[in-house]
Amino acid sequence: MTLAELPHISLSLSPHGLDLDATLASGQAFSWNRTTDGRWRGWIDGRPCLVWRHDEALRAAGPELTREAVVRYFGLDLPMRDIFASFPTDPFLERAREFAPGLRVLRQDPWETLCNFICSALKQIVQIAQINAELRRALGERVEPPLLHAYPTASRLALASEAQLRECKLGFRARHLFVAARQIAQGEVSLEKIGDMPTPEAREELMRLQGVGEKVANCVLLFAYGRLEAFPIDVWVERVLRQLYFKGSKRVKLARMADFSRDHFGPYGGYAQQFLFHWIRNDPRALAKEAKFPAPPKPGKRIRR
DNA sequence: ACCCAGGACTGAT
DNA sequence: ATCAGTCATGGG
Repeated sequence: MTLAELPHISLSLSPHGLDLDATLASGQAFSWNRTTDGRWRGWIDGRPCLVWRHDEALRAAGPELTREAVVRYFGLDLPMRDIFASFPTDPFLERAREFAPGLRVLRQDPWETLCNFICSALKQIVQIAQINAELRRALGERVEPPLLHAYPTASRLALASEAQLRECKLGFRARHLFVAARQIAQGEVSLEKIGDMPTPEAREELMRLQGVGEKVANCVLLFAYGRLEAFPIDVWVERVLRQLYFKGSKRVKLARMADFSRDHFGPYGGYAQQFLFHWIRNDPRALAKEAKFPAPPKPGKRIRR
């Protein structure tokens, strides 16, 4: 029995669509693989599944996979029209959206997302995916029938040795992941409770975990908890902000860029961030010197509160 | 050989 | 509060 032989779920997509290739390979999820026939093999809420586009619908197949889980994972319940309407007039963001209109922000499992981004420090996206696969293979529970490895639980990682984690190509991140797993396994931090907290408190709570700073916390808030206001600033987004939005200004602090991003991009800023991130990494013309943009937005003065 | 990667932590100011 | 040094590993 293969995933493709299971009965599939079919969901009609809004006119805004869904670009699986852009979405599943845009550095927010790390356990999806593109099959030779253009479908995607991966996991939704800890269950293996296969997803693909069929005309104007999204199809998904997997044991115990529900419509609700797929809708929630891909954010098909989100008011995309309102989200896009909330964006500022911004030639860079408009260009980024034109580059991949169907790019979407996912709502993934908090634990795996937390681990992925603890492992993301100074790693390229392909390497984060490699680490994810290594951890599954070495420590993950086998799932039948597709004969795959689930992502290891917190208690399983806490039970492993740090040396075992290092064998998964984690490098200096092995200690971070090991300690964080123990913190979760022992209930020092509850990923369930974080889901009920206001975003600022949730961020503080996540940052109590080893290996979780502001950036990783924002990634988990955005890509797992659906906090669309969370605005992760990694080296790529920092590059966009410096070269396009703070053009000409030298020595701009990270904190000021974070303040600007919150004020400029608004309550769904994290969504804007993902468009910018994907654009800047994949469109060679994005940061080209000859690229011309009309009326670039100005950062303006720092807003005090 | 050299630089970079979806950074966080530590210790010195 | 801010800032440089340091932390493994693989790809280009």
